[in-house]
Amino acid sequence: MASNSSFYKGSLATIIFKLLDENDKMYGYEMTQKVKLITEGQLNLTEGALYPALHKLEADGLIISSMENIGNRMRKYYHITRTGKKEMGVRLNELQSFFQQMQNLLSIKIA
Amino acid sequence: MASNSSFYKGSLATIIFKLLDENDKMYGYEMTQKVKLITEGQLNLTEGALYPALHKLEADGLIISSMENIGNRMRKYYHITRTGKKEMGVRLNELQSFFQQMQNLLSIKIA
DNA sequence: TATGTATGCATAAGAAACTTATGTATATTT
DNA sequence: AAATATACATAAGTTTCTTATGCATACATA
Repeated sequence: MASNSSFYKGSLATIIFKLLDENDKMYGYEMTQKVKLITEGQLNLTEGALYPALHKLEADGLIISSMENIGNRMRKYYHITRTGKKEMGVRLNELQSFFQQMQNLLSIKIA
Repeated sequence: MASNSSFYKGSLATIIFKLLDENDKMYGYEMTQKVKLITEGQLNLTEGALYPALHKLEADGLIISSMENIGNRMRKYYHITRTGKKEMGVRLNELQSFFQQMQNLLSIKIA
């Protein structure tokens, strides 16, 4: 993630989980575009950050991939596993309480 | 910061700014205890993270220090500078919009 | 009384996550 | 034809954090 803000450690994985949980299957490049769209260009999920993260999550069994041939191009689709969904729940709770604590410390009002 | 959560990059500095803005003067160890208190032990501001951060902020002219002798012990009090207050404003805005974007991405409800 | 815990500073080695740069290749737009 | 978009990937370097360690005083407790 670039764009004046690096991610809170661990939140990149959480975002990947969430995207895959909502979309059933997605490929890397698609994720970068989706994040750009949702955040109106404010968060820039770089490929240099994303691909290694995807590889690690797959190595840990939290997501799996399958190749699909689109036209003459190759796409590597990712899917979240059952273990991944469990992990997502944990991560979301952690992030939520982290944000809550930051709000306590900084008196930031969100939403 | 330990305790199952590392900070979002830059938020440690922002917390320091906020503490110094609210308390006029504080020393390092006091900050670690204050954060522990406010977050009910959930965020652990480690000295290994704090002291280097304080030194960097002082080198950048965003905070200044003054030594005080308490009993037989030495305390290094920090104060926020005018430049530091300006920087704090910028950082708080950045964090706020970052949290907003994370909420959009993760559908987390805060507060 | 000595032993551990709390207070208070500091640095350093290593790990983790990210940025930036680069590389390859096809497809589409200008 | 050339530039941009799509789509993957890796690697060097930076930043930031964790964990470990060190020094020193104060206080509590066994």
